This record gives sequence, C-alpha cells and structure tokens, in this order.
Amino acid sequence: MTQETTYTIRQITEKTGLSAYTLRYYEDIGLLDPVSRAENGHRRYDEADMRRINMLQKLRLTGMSLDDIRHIIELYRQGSDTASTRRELMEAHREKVQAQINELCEVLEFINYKVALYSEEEKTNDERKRNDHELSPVGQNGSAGL
Amino acid sequence: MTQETTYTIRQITEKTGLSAYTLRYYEDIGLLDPVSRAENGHRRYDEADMRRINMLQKLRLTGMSLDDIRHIIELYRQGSDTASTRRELMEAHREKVQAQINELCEVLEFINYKVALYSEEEKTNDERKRNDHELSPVGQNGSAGL
DNA sequence: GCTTGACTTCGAGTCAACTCTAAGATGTAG
DNA sequence: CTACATCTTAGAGTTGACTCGAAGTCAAGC
Repeated sequence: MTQETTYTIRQITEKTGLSAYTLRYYEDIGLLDPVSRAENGHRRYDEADMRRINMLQKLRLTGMSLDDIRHIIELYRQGSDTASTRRELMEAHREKVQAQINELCEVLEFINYKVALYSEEEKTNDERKRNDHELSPVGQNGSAGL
Repeated sequence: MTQETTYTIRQITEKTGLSAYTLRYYEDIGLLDPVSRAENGHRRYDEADMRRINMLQKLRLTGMSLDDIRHIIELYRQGSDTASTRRELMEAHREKVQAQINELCEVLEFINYKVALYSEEEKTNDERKRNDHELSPVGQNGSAGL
C-alpha cells in the first residue's frame, strides 16, 4: 500500500496557525478523532485530520461555537441517516453568515463615514494651527457621536 | 432652553438590546462618559450617550475589543489634535473588516458546497432505503472532510 | 404603613476558548 | 554521556466580556 503522508503537530501549527495547545485541546473535546501516533507516542496527523481542521477553522471564523461544531461532527459520525439534519443546520448557519456579512458591510459604510469625518477634522485643525497667531478660534467639529 | 430628551436605562436596553448590566459595565470601564443622573440617582441617558452606544455596538460587531474601542474614545477625549491618529486607526480597522467580509464570503461558498454535499447524501440514502429489501448496499459518500 | 418594582453600588461569579505548567519520555548532535 | 529539542500528559490558570448577588434607596399604589 502507498504510505499516506503524515504531519507532526509542529507542521500542523505551521500550516494552520493554530497552536499545539489548541490542536490537542480540539482533540480532547472531540472535535478531532483521536490522532494516530508514531512509535514514540507523538501525534501524526493525516490528510483527513487536515481536512477536518480546515473545516473547523472555517466554521470558527463565522463565530460558530465549538459546541455547535461538535454537534455537527457528532451527527456526521452517526452516519448518513443524519444527512438531512446536517443540511438543515448548515442552511440555518448559512443564513447567519449571510446576515453577518450584511451587518459588516453596513459597519464598513459607517467606518468610511468616520474616516471622512476625521479627515475633515484634521484639515480644520491644521488650518486653525496655521492661523493661530492672528485669527480667532474655529468651532469644534459639531458632528455626531465620537 | 429646550429640555433635551433623556432615557432611562430600561429604555436603552430596549433600544439597543444590551442588558442594563452591560450598560453599567461599559460606563465603569470608561466606554461611556459618566451618565447624568435624575434626582433619585437613576441614570438618564441623552442623545450623545445613544450615539456613543451605537458606535460601540457597530465596532463590537466587527470584533474590535473593548480595549481598542476605549483607546479610540480616549483619543477622542483628547481633542482634535488626535484626529489623524483616529483616522489611521479607523483606516486600519477598515482593512480588517474588509478582510473579514472576504473571509466570510469564502466560508459562505464552503457552506453552500456542504449543503449540496449533504443533499446528495440524503438522496443517495433515501434511494438505498427504498431498495434495501432487494438490492445491495451503496458505497458511503466518498467526499472530503466531514 | 407596607409592598412592589425599578433602580443603585460593589464585588464576586460565570463562560468559552484557550494557554500554560510541571514532570517525564524520547531522539539527535556534539 | 550530556545537552537540548520536541514531544507527551493531567490539570490548573488566564482572558475578555459579561452576568449576577446582596443589600440598599426611592416612588407609587393599596
């Protein structure tokens, strides 16, 4: 049989950006299946582990809790009878992610507005400085919030 | 002078969805300026407080830490000399938010892929069930990850 | 006058998700 | 053989962001 390529925990930390602590933690709490070992007891991750970790990271990015992720993995382990439940969970999650994206886009607008406001304040401020020795002070920026 | 409209903490919880605990906490750690009080010592939030809270919520949505938000507020309190620093911080944050949006869009793709995969699995599964009494089993879905 | 309800304070408690410590095994380089 | 790096474990500690408990004040209604 062709030997499958495997990775040490260190290699996984480099590939994923997750710490070794976190990788062991994920395994402890059942997000990863027990990772196979070299003769000395060190972990050897395989491609399937890598795919699982990738999936974890994607779902974590969207703010899904480790508990919810574990739930889906649990269902997966129970076989293809759970496919429709998994699909439903994913569809529900898709709505949440879409909502997140929409919110973030709104905040992006807001940030753009703030940047413009601060730029304006900078300009006004510079002007005041230039004229400080002969002209009266200019009013504070009269704008909203912060 | 025209009396400015003010709000009780309860009204603010209703408007913002933040708990009263959280509102007091935000004030304690300096995210809100000390809120003015009624004669009985109860908080009376004004429009400026509302705007600040709105801003806080928007930035929190993007995952900015309370500490970073406080830093910007601190700068704001120091006056318009800090406008350029604030602008730079906001521009840096804008990049992060843009990156977040991009990542979330990628994950959305991934989720769509998973939904399709699970749907496929469902279908195959149903078929297997329908034929269970006379046909041989069908192979597991041979696909990636989870 | 007594109860109810909305608030107040301060300090402590909770939760998720790590993150680290300590002690020990193994492997490689000098 | 010694030194050092890299892993192992179980369990404790940390962080950020709340969240709550206890005790007290105050106004309105019965």
